[in-house]
Amino acid sequence: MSGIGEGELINLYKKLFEFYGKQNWWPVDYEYHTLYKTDPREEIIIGAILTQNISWRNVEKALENLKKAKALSFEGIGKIPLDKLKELIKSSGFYKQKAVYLKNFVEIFRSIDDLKNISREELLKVKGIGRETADVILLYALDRLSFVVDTYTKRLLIRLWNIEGSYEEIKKLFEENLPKDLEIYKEFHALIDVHCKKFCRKKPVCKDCPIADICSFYSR
DNA sequence: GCCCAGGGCACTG
DNA sequence: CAGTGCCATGGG
Repeated sequence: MSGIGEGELINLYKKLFEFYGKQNWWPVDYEYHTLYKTDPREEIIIGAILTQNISWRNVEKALENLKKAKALSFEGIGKIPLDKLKELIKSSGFYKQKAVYLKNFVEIFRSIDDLKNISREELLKVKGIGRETADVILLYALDRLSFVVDTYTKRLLIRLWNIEGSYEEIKKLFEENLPKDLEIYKEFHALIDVHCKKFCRKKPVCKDCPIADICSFYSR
Protein backbone atom coordinates (compact mmCIF):
# COMPACT_ATOMS: atom_id res chain seq x y z
CA MET A 1 0.00 0.00 0.00
CA SER A 2 2.66 2.49 0.92
CA GLY A 3 6.29 3.24 0.52
CA ILE A 4 6.58 5.96 3.11
CA GLY A 5 7.96 5.72 6.57
CA GLU A 6 8.26 7.67 9.76
CA GLY A 7 10.14 10.56 8.25
CA GLU A 8 7.51 11.58 5.75
CA LEU A 9 4.64 11.66 8.22
CA ILE A 10 6.57 13.53 10.90
CA ASN A 11 7.73 15.99 8.30
CA LEU A 12 4.15 16.52 7.14
CA TYR A 13 3.05 17.05 10.71
CA LYS A 14 5.76 19.60 11.37
CA LYS A 15 4.96 21.54 8.23
CA LEU A 16 1.25 21.69 8.99
CA PHE A 17 1.84 22.60 12.61
CA GLU A 18 4.26 25.33 11.63
CA PHE A 19 1.80 26.84 9.18
CA TYR A 20 -1.50 26.51 11.02
CA GLY A 21 -0.40 26.36 14.64
CA LYS A 22 -1.99 24.42 17.49
CA GLN A 23 -5.65 23.61 16.89
CA ASN A 24 -6.73 22.42 20.35
CA TRP A 25 -9.26 19.93 19.08
CA TRP A 26 -11.87 18.83 20.11
CA PRO A 27 -13.73 22.15 20.58
CA VAL A 28 -15.76 22.15 23.80
CA ASP A 29 -17.67 24.81 25.76
CA TYR A 30 -15.99 24.49 29.15
CA GLU A 31 -17.93 27.39 30.66
CA TYR A 32 -21.19 25.59 30.02
CA HIS A 33 -19.97 22.42 31.67
CA THR A 34 -18.57 24.29 34.66
CA LEU A 35 -21.88 26.08 35.07
CA TYR A 36 -24.06 22.99 34.88
CA LYS A 37 -21.56 20.56 36.39
CA THR A 38 -21.59 18.30 33.37
CA ASP A 39 -18.67 16.50 31.77
CA PRO A 40 -17.11 18.12 28.70
CA ARG A 41 -16.11 14.70 27.38
CA GLU A 42 -19.77 13.90 26.90
CA GLU A 43 -20.08 16.90 24.61
CA ILE A 44 -17.23 15.52 22.51
CA ILE A 45 -19.08 12.27 22.00
CA ILE A 46 -22.38 13.99 21.22
CA GLY A 47 -20.62 16.24 18.73
CA ALA A 48 -18.84 13.29 17.15
CA ILE A 49 -22.16 11.64 16.34
CA LEU A 50 -23.76 14.86 15.14
CA THR A 51 -20.93 15.72 12.77
CA GLN A 52 -21.12 12.50 10.78
CA ASN A 53 -20.96 13.60 7.14
CA ILE A 54 -22.09 17.11 8.00
CA SER A 55 -20.29 20.45 8.17
CA TRP A 56 -19.29 21.58 11.64
CA ARG A 57 -21.31 24.78 11.18
CA ASN A 58 -24.49 22.75 11.09
CA VAL A 59 -23.40 20.87 14.20
CA GLU A 60 -22.69 24.06 16.14
CA LYS A 61 -26.30 25.13 15.80
CA ALA A 62 -27.48 21.79 17.11
CA LEU A 63 -25.05 22.02 20.04
CA GLU A 64 -26.34 25.51 20.86
CA ASN A 65 -29.90 24.23 20.89
CA LEU A 66 -28.91 21.40 23.20
CA LYS A 67 -27.26 23.88 25.55
CA LYS A 68 -30.36 26.06 25.71
CA ALA A 69 -32.37 22.95 26.57
CA LYS A 70 -29.70 22.03 29.17
CA ALA A 71 -29.31 18.75 27.36
CA LEU A 72 -25.65 18.75 26.36
CA SER A 73 -24.83 15.70 28.45
CA PHE A 74 -25.67 12.00 28.54
CA GLU A 75 -28.19 12.60 31.30
CA GLY A 76 -29.72 15.52 29.42
CA ILE A 77 -30.05 13.54 26.20
CA GLY A 78 -31.62 10.72 28.14
CA LYS A 79 -34.23 12.97 29.72
CA ILE A 80 -35.65 14.83 26.72
CA PRO A 81 -38.29 13.14 24.59
CA LEU A 82 -37.14 11.72 21.25
CA ASP A 83 -39.25 14.12 19.21
CA LYS A 84 -37.89 17.10 21.10
CA LEU A 85 -34.34 15.84 20.53
CA LYS A 86 -34.98 15.56 16.80
CA GLU A 87 -36.10 19.18 16.70
CA LEU A 88 -33.04 20.41 18.59
CA ILE A 89 -30.52 18.65 16.33
CA LYS A 90 -32.34 19.16 13.06
CA SER A 91 -29.64 21.39 11.60
CA SER A 92 -27.08 18.58 11.78
CA GLY A 93 -28.75 16.60 9.01
CA PHE A 94 -29.85 12.96 9.07
CA TYR A 95 -31.40 14.10 12.31
CA LYS A 96 -33.89 11.27 12.76
CA GLN A 97 -31.28 8.54 12.82
CA LYS A 98 -28.80 10.68 14.77
CA ALA A 99 -31.42 11.28 17.47
CA VAL A 100 -31.91 7.52 17.76
CA TYR A 101 -28.15 6.96 17.84
CA LEU A 102 -27.80 9.47 20.68
CA LYS A 103 -30.68 8.03 22.68
CA ASN A 104 -29.34 4.53 22.24
CA PHE A 105 -25.82 5.57 23.23
CA VAL A 106 -26.82 7.23 26.50
CA GLU A 107 -29.06 4.32 27.27
CA ILE A 108 -26.05 1.98 27.14
CA PHE A 109 -23.60 4.43 28.71
CA ARG A 110 -25.22 6.44 31.50
CA SER A 111 -22.13 8.57 32.10
CA ILE A 112 -18.61 9.00 30.80
CA ASP A 113 -17.41 6.66 33.56
CA ASP A 114 -19.16 3.77 31.86
CA LEU A 115 -16.72 4.17 28.97
CA LYS A 116 -13.57 4.05 31.07
CA ASN A 117 -12.56 0.56 30.04
CA ILE A 118 -14.37 0.31 26.73
CA SER A 119 -12.52 -1.30 23.82
CA ARG A 120 -12.64 -0.19 20.19
CA GLU A 121 -14.39 -3.43 19.26
CA GLU A 122 -17.10 -2.88 21.83
CA LEU A 123 -17.65 0.69 20.65
CA LEU A 124 -18.00 -0.50 17.06
CA LYS A 125 -20.87 -2.78 18.10
CA VAL A 126 -22.96 0.23 19.15
CA LYS A 127 -25.41 1.29 16.44
CA GLY A 128 -24.36 4.57 14.89
CA ILE A 129 -20.73 4.26 15.95
CA GLY A 130 -18.52 3.46 12.98
CA ARG A 131 -14.75 3.45 12.72
CA GLU A 132 -14.19 7.18 12.61
CA THR A 133 -16.64 8.05 15.37
CA ALA A 134 -15.20 5.29 17.54
CA ASP A 135 -11.69 6.63 17.05
CA VAL A 136 -12.82 10.19 17.79
CA ILE A 137 -14.37 8.98 21.03
CA LEU A 138 -11.27 7.01 21.96
CA LEU A 139 -8.78 9.76 21.14
CA TYR A 140 -10.50 13.00 22.08
CA ALA A 141 -12.88 11.92 24.84
CA LEU A 142 -10.98 9.03 26.43
CA ASP A 143 -7.35 10.00 25.74
CA ARG A 144 -6.49 6.72 24.05
CA LEU A 145 -3.83 6.44 21.36
CA SER A 146 -6.22 5.75 18.49
CA PHE A 147 -5.53 7.68 15.31
CA VAL A 148 -8.59 9.14 13.57
CA VAL A 149 -8.90 8.69 9.81
CA ASP A 150 -11.49 10.52 7.73
CA THR A 151 -12.19 11.34 4.10
CA TYR A 152 -9.77 14.27 4.35
CA THR A 153 -6.99 12.01 5.55
CA LYS A 154 -7.54 9.59 2.69
CA ARG A 155 -7.73 12.36 0.11
CA LEU A 156 -4.56 13.99 1.38
CA LEU A 157 -2.56 10.76 1.25
CA ILE A 158 -3.66 10.14 -2.32
CA ARG A 159 -2.70 13.64 -3.37
CA LEU A 160 0.59 13.73 -1.50
CA TRP A 161 1.99 10.28 -2.17
CA ASN A 162 -0.62 8.44 -4.19
CA ILE A 163 -1.32 6.16 -1.24
CA GLU A 164 -4.68 4.39 -1.19
CA GLY A 165 -5.95 1.99 1.43
CA SER A 166 -8.82 0.90 3.61
CA TYR A 167 -9.65 2.77 6.80
CA GLU A 168 -7.76 0.26 8.91
CA GLU A 169 -4.73 0.32 6.64
CA ILE A 170 -4.44 4.10 6.73
CA LYS A 171 -4.96 4.09 10.49
CA LYS A 172 -2.15 1.55 10.86
CA LEU A 173 0.13 3.59 8.65
CA PHE A 174 -0.13 6.57 10.98
CA GLU A 175 0.02 4.56 14.19
CA GLU A 176 3.10 2.63 13.10
CA ASN A 177 4.99 5.69 11.98
CA LEU A 178 4.19 8.25 14.67
CA PRO A 179 5.48 8.61 18.22
CA LYS A 180 2.95 7.30 20.72
CA ASP A 181 1.99 10.79 21.81
CA LEU A 182 -1.58 11.92 22.50
CA GLU A 183 -0.93 15.52 21.53
CA ILE A 184 0.52 14.53 18.17
CA TYR A 185 -2.42 12.22 17.44
CA LYS A 186 -4.93 14.93 18.34
CA GLU A 187 -3.24 17.80 16.60
CA PHE A 188 -2.30 15.86 13.47
CA HIS A 189 -5.87 14.84 12.72
CA ALA A 190 -7.07 18.40 13.38
CA LEU A 191 -4.37 19.88 11.18
CA ILE A 192 -5.23 17.54 8.32
CA ASP A 193 -8.86 18.61 8.47
CA VAL A 194 -8.05 22.30 8.65
CA HIS A 195 -5.66 21.98 5.75
CA CYS A 196 -8.07 20.02 3.60
CA LYS A 197 -10.83 22.55 4.18
CA LYS A 198 -8.59 25.40 3.08
CA PHE A 199 -6.40 23.98 0.32
CA CYS A 200 -6.75 20.26 -0.33
CA ARG A 201 -10.46 20.49 -1.06
CA LYS A 202 -12.30 18.19 -3.38
CA LYS A 203 -11.44 20.74 -6.00
CA PRO A 204 -7.88 21.40 -4.87
CA VAL A 205 -6.69 24.97 -4.31
CA CYS A 206 -2.96 24.58 -4.82
CA LYS A 207 -2.13 28.28 -4.95
CA ASP A 208 -0.20 29.21 -1.80
CA CYS A 209 -0.49 25.66 -0.42
CA PRO A 210 1.94 25.33 2.49
CA ILE A 211 2.93 21.76 1.61
CA ALA A 212 3.12 22.03 -2.16
CA ASP A 213 6.83 21.23 -2.03
CA ILE A 214 6.20 17.69 -0.79
CA CYS A 215 3.09 17.01 -2.88
CA SER A 216 3.15 14.77 -5.93
CA PHE A 217 -0.20 16.12 -7.08
CA TYR A 218 1.09 19.66 -7.18
CA SER A 219 4.06 18.75 -9.34
CA ARG A 220 2.04 16.87 -11.91
C1' DG B 1 -30.38 24.89 -9.14
C1' DC B 2 -26.06 22.50 -8.05
C1' DC B 3 -22.38 20.79 -4.94
C1' DC B 4 -20.62 19.56 -0.66
C1' DA B 5 -19.97 18.91 4.33
C1' DG B 6 -15.13 16.43 10.37
C1' DG B 7 -20.11 8.85 8.20
C1' DG B 8 -22.76 4.79 9.05
C1' DC B 9 -26.17 1.23 8.01
C1' DA B 10 -28.24 -2.22 5.27
C1' DC B 11 -28.08 -4.76 1.42
C1' DT B 12 -25.92 -6.81 -2.74
C1' DG B 13 -22.49 -9.32 -5.64
C1' DC C 1 -14.40 -7.59 1.24
C1' DA C 2 -15.93 -3.70 -2.20
C1' DG C 3 -19.73 -1.19 -4.10
C1' DT C 4 -24.29 1.26 -3.78
C1' DG C 5 -28.55 3.66 -2.08
C1' DC C 6 -30.17 5.98 1.61
C1' DC C 7 -30.36 9.33 5.29
C1' DA C 8 -31.41 15.52 5.21
C1' DT C 9 -29.87 20.24 6.61
C1' DG C 10 -27.64 24.68 5.35
C1' DG C 11 -23.96 27.50 3.21
C1' DG C 12 -21.37 28.70 -0.92
